[in-house]
Amino acid sequence: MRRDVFQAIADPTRRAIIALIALQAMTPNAIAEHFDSTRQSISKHLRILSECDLLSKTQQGREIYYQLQIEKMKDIDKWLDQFRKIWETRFNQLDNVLSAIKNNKK
Amino acid sequence: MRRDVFQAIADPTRRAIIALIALQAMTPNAIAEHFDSTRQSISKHLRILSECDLLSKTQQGREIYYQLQIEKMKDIDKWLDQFRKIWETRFNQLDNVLSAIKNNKK
DNA sequence: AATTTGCGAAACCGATCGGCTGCATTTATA
DNA sequence: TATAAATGCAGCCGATCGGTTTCGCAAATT
Repeated sequence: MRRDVFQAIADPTRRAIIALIALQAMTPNAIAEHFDSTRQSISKHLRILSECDLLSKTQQGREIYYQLQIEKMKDIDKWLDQFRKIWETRFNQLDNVLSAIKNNKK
Repeated sequence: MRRDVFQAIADPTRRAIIALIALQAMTPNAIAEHFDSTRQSISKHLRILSECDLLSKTQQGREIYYQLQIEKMKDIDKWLDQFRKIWETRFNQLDNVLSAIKNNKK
């Protein structure tokens, strides 16, 4: 299934997983210990995160290390870029509304 | 209902709405013209975006102008900050996995 | 005063979500 | 070789999602 990064980070548990393994790769069991839900539930989240390439796996014997593909996080940053340009130049938000209304009245 | 910014931007239509009205406030009807779905469907999206303070309303007669609260977009930027620090300093992702495994073997 | 316009709320619907339990498989250990 | 450990998958469930149609209401227009 083709997944979307924005849909992946919508869930708070998945965001917590991302933050947890950002610095160090971890196994599903080790990750699950940090949460209240079951290991299988975490496993599902890992699958979703993997499907949109936010995570990659490295098998080591019977253990599987999941690590964050930090490059993929830049996708979100790129999307934010268009708005970053705006909030860096906009000083008075009210101008926005008023000009819109004025243009419409013409 | 208390809404979450990350859940709000998970939907592609809502992201398109955000981009559409980023520069200029618009009415629900005007926004809906840019999409295939019904006006009521767009109205639902506007409600969700409003509930997490991404949008604000300005009534003008019987028309309601929705405008993006660009400040709220910074919430996403703030969340990305923790990862931005990482991708700016990490040159070799492989180091990450290997050190994790090594630490585990101790 | 009657009609049109702009909008939101409610009710419904199939699809998906996020959690669970149970099971199968592979690898390590006793 | 038998057992334990690590993991993923399938199926179930109630809740939520995103869409639609129908309706009601207030403001503008005729």
